[in-house]
Order: sequence, then C-alpha cells, then structure tokens
Amino acid sequence: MARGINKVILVGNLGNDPETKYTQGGMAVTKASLATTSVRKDREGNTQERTEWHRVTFFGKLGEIAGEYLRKGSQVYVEGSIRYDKYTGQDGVERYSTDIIADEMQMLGGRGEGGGGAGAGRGEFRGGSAGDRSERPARAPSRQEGSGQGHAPRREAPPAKANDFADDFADDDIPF
Amino acid sequence: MARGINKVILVGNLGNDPETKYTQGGMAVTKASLATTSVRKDREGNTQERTEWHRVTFFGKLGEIAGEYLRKGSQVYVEGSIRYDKYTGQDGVERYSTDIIADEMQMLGGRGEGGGGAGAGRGEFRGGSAGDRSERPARAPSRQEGSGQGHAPRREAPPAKANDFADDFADDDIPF
Amino acid sequence: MARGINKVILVGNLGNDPETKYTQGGMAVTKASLATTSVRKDREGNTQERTEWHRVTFFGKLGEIAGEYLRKGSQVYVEGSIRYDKYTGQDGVERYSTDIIADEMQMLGGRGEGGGGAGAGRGEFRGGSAGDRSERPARAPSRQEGSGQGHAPRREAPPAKANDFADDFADDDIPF
Amino acid sequence: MARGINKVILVGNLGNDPETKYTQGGMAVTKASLATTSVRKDREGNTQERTEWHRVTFFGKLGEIAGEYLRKGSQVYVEGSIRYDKYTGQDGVERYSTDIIADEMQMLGGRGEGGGGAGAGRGEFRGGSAGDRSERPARAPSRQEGSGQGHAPRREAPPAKANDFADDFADDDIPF
DNA sequence: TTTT
DNA sequence: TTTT
Repeated sequence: MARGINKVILVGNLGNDPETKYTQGGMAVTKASLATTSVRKDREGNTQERTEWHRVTFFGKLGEIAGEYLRKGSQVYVEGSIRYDKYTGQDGVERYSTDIIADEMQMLGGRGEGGGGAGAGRGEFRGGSAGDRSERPARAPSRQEGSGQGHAPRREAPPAKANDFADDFADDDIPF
Repeated sequence: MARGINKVILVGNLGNDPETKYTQGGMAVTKASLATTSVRKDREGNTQERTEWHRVTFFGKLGEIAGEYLRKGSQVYVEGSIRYDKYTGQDGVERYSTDIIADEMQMLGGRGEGGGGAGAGRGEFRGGSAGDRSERPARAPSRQEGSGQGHAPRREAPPAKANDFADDFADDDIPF
Repeated sequence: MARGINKVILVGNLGNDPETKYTQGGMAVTKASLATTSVRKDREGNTQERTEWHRVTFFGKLGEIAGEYLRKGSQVYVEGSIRYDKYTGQDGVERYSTDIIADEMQMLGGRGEGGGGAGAGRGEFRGGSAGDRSERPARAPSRQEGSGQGHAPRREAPPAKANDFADDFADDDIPF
Repeated sequence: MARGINKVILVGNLGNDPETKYTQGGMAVTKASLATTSVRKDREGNTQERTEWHRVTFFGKLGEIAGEYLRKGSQVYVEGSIRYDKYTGQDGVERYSTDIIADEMQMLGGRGEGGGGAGAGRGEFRGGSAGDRSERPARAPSRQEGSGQGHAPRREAPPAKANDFADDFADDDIPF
C-alpha cells in the first residue's frame, strides 16, 4: 500500500551525548546530532569543507540502545527515513524541522573505549534478534528499576509522569 | 551484536514470472530474476551495455505478495542483502550461488496492467501494515484453500507435502 | 579525506513540474517536490498515512535532464545527499531549509506518456556516459540556442542575465 | 539510457590485505575480501551467526587508495554494484563468480593504528576532489616510481609488462 | 502539490 | 530471461 521509498544512510560522529526521554506509554525516544563532512576542491584549487548536522531520533528498543551505548564522538552507521515537521514557535512564527528517524544503528570503530560492538536493528535479521525484541516489555523501566540505576547509570530515569513528553510524541508516533 | 552492513538496493525488471514454493513449515519462498542494465561509452565512443541478472528470493509474507503480484516484465524496487552459498552439484563439482534476500519490495510503474500499487516491506513503517502482518496465519494456505484457488489463481498450490522443498530451506532459514 | 556518508535514496512522484534556473556561470539548477508516502495501522487498527514532501535539487547536466524529462506526477528514483541551510527571511526571522541534492536520477514506469526511459547519473557507470559529460560545455545554452527552443520546448530559456539567481547559487556551489 | 539501479552498501572488516595489480593501460585493480556478519536467534532461542564474504574490487584511483591504506582487519564502508561473471575453469567446468565493484570507499574507526581517516569516492562531492582526479595520469606509476617505493612500501610494483593481467581486465573494463 |  |  505504501507508495515510495524514503531511505537515509548516514555514517558520522555524534556531536553530543544522546538524550533519552520516554513517552507516556513508556517508549524510549533518544535524540542526537550526527555530523557528516564532505570535502571538495573549488575551481581555485582550495579545499572546501562542509559539515551537515543531522538530527537523528531513535525510538523504542533502538532508542534504549542508542541512549545507553552512544556518546559524544561515537562513530555510527544509521539507516532510517527523513521526516519533516512544521510547528509554531513560542514567538508565533511557523518553523520547520527535519529529523532522521532511525530504524537501524550500528556502532563503528570498536577498538576504542567509546566504540565497541553494540549494534541494533529493527525488523532486521542482522542487528538484534527477534527474541530480544519479543521479550521486551512494551513500556519503560519502572520507577523502581529506574531509581536503582546500578546497571545503567547513564540512562536518564524515566519521568514519574511521562506526560511532559506527551506533547511531542504520542505512542502512536512509533514509526513501526 | 551484529557486525556489519550488507545492503542491496535494486531497481529493475523481472525476466520471468516468480516461482513460489513452500517450506515444510508453510513459509512461502518466492524466487525471480531481476535485470539491471547499465550503459557507458568506451574510449572509441561506442555504447556498451551490460546487464546483471540478480536472483532474488522473497520469504514469508513478502514471498506471498511477490508471487501474487509480480510478473515477467514487472518493474520493481527491491531492498535486501547478499547471500553466498556453496553446494555440490550432482556431478560432484562444488559450485557457488549468490542470492539477493529481499526484505522490502515495491512495485513501480503502476499505470500498466502488470504494474500497480502493491508494495510490501518487512518490519517497516512503510510497505504493508503491522496489522496485515499480524493477522496472517504463520503457515501456508491449507490444501483446501489452495485447491480452490478462486481468489488467487496464479498462486501455485502449496505442495501436499512440503518436504520436496525441505532440502533447500528449513524454516529456520527465515531471515528474520 | 571526507568523513562520513550522507546518502538519501528516494522513490516517489513529483508534486509539480520541475523549475529550472541557471547560475551566472550557466549551470542548470532544477528543483522539484517529491512525495513519499508511508502507511501503517495504529493501535486501534486504523490506517494511518503520512506523506513527506522532499525538496529535490538537481545541478548541472542532471538539472538539464530533470528539467527536460520530468513532469508533475512523474515517478522517479533519486539518489543524493541531505543539505541543511539557514537563512534570514525578509521578515528578519531565521529559518531553516532542507534539500536533497540529487546525484543520480532515474525515471520509472516507462509505459505511460510521462514516464519513459530517461535516466541520468553523475560519475556513475550506469546513467549517462562520461563521454556525454565531457563533451558538455560548462555553461547554459546560449540565448540563441535558447530562443530557438525547437528541440526542447519545455525547457525554460536561460535568463538573459543569470545573476538574478546568483544570490542563491554561486557556481562553486556545484556539489561535485 | 540506463535501466535499473544496482547498488550495494557494505560495512565490514577485511579478511586479508588487499592485492593490487595493474592493467596494461596502467589502471590499478585492487581486490579484497570483506566480511559482514549477521546474528539472529532461531526458534529454540539459540544464537545463530552467519558471515558473508564479499569479494570487493576497486578500480583506478580508488584501487590505488584501497591498496595503500586498507589492511587485513580494516573496518570499511564500501558502496558499489554487483557484477556476476561466468568463466570456464582449468578443469573445463563452468563456474560463476560474484564481485562487488566499489565506487566509493571510506575507512572507519580512525583512532586506531589500522584505522584512520582515508576515504575516497568516485564522482562524489565527498571523498576525493574532482581536481585530484583530473590531475591524475591515466596510467600506473612508472617503473621508476614503483621501484623506488619509499613512500608506499606496501604497494606492489606494477608489472613490467601489465599483460599478465590483460586476460582479466581490458582497460575498457573501467566501470566509469 | 504527487501517487494508489 | 527483463526493459528502453
């Protein structure tokens, strides 16, 4: 039924530590900025460099993995789709945003401290198993789990009430 | 945990009607040949054409859709991965085969008779709905359904015993 | 020297006839909107549809081909990269735009009136030959050529003075 | 004029040091094996791993860069197309081979000894400049250059007579 | 604004 | 074996 292909493939480095929030329904939503730099020579022979900063959003299980394993500087492969949104700012001006909705992620490098092995996909043979996914409860870690945090110290505790996030994402926004 | 990306994107035309078989477990496995042609001029200025024939395999729900909607000549977008296999022929000689395992398909064109609208993905927001997928029984059409065939006359009836296919594909071969 | 991959693959239909302008240096710059639609079912089982409108820009030879062969409704494959720009509107408000800079295009469908065969790449074996490209003068058709227009009636004549476009694109903006 | 898209995107590690040869015309042709591994759980919950070994071929300038910078174990992004060939072995048996013809390459990792920055494309904004390419003589380094080898000790000297390679590649095989 |  |  779908009409069209909307596919993005990025390889780059994160410009910041990812930030994870949770929807009311408990779904992780992780965002990070990813830089891709291209180089060319202009007609005078000068090297020209240009960097694009992509806003990448990871939902669900992928959001949890991204929030847990990715850090500022991480080199990462991201596959996903482009999403354009329109919103009205607090100043009443209409603005537009563009996001890359990830549906596969793979950490690159691997030998370094920040690198290393973690990779995750969605509905993909490679990158996370169906077993893993089906065992996952469809909600965020409970407050008890979250407050302990011994096992995942860098993951932000899910909000006691997730609805500070509900303006941005209904659970139906899960893009799959 | 996966290491690596193995991704193929093809747009081309089928050289034959797809053939669908069913595994013992009732999973559809559809195969077709897809041509992609490239053109260049050699140094003498002559146009050189070269066609690659890709063997594409569609599993499961995607195999059913491919078998039902694709025909010889269909223009199609296929996304998947490359799989190399080694086998020993009846003459005792080792041979190699290369297959494209599709995980997304979309029919192109659309205005023609053969074209038209059908698209299907796997674990994808676009291309078939999760609802569709979850409603699907995890087995091939029963013999009764198959023999009637009123609703899908071009779909090969599943074999009375699927095990003529079992040498090729165990159900665990489902690539997802 | 480049760091990163920034790759976009789109298959969709144009929402408008492409518009071609020329830079001061005579390079064609063609723009069009391309729709990709995805479908999913939400938790209530209702079908949800969402369309992204991509602003696609074709430069140089590819811009000439796109301007000549593509039309509103054309189904097309586009490969390129994402480019984010920031500008200040006439109201003094900072705004952002996102463009897909095409570096390969292929018309799909083919049987219809609007479809049909034309394909073009840049630096690609498939889709346009190196010979074609090297023979091409690095400037727009001259006014004489343009005013005749017998051979390409739908191509906008290049402006007598191209510099109405110079604010948008210097010739060094050619992304290759 | 081209009909079809034949695109492959790989991220993986090399299983061997690349081997570079030169055509009669002096074009570098570098080959290496690249592994991509995927993981899934079967129905019994056991982790299943499968590795595909891709034969990747780099031509021309890209072949020189690949031969110079890539090593066994290098993690690399490769973009290219699939090419199927048929040949008759010395035993008189017809065999088939599948190669990935690279048209873009980028080294990943970067911080390690083996990693590190080098990337190269063909006809791409990112990854090597048009200036670089056009300045490059369309031949291999001369024997004098090659014999010195001080700057590139791991590059195989081009053969005194390249025609030991001519059976495999005419210069017209350059895929661009 | 396209398409089905 | 497709397609243009």
